[in-house]
Amino acid sequence: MPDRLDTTFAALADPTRRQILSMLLEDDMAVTDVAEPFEMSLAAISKHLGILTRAGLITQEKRGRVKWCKLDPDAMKDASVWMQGFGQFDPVNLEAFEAYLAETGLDRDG
Amino acid sequence: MPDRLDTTFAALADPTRRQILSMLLEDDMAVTDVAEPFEMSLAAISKHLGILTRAGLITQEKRGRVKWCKLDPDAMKDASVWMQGFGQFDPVNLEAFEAYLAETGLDRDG
DNA sequence: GCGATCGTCAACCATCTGGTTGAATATGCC
DNA sequence: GGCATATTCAACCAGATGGTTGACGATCGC
Repeated sequence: MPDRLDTTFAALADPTRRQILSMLLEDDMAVTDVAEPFEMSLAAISKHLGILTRAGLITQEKRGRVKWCKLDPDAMKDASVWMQGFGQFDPVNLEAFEAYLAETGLDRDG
Repeated sequence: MPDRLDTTFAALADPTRRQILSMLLEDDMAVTDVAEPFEMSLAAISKHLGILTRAGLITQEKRGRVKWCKLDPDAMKDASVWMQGFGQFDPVNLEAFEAYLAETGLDRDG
């Protein structure tokens, strides 16, 4: 029986799935719309979404004939917490991001 | 050719390898000592260490006939930075975060 | 030099993974 | 009802993964 971190990290190890997660950062999406930018079959995307769902990285909810996909941050948070045991990355990276914001003036505050 | 995040997350997806990383958190270790608590062959552990090395999660240095294994936080840091975009996406400016990813070269697949 | 120790290599095996295609199941629309 | 749309299922395939064993090359200690 794979451990939760096993399935989470395995799900994150595929570039297609990471790209899907990035797309879902912007908005919830229907399966067909998720598949649109990829040069692979809808069935393949459906499998990827199943893996992301089983990993707890997204949730899927069917409304009518459309199945909506939505980020579920819990599993990623668990994995992130595990990784933080290995270093001080968290504050370091946030500082880097903040510095980037300051440098580019793209900060949400204007 | 797999992306760096591919290999990092794939390496982290195995419980044996995560346990090895945890052990190395305490101290650098020789290959034989890494293998000791596991009920599998030395060759299998050697393969796992090779995967961790190729993923940039550890470094190995041979001194005499003993090969020392040591944590290398860089790859884990990259992965952690990538994940931060998901853990805290509420307060941050998404466009800015994506631009940040693009600028740091961590977005090749997501 | 010689035997023991450290670690890898090569070949092999079963299972998992990521993709394909074609058929099947739901649902929405006229 | 009947057709189009949305999504999954089933069977299949090539290649990767995680393990085994046995042989091998280095290095240490006596």
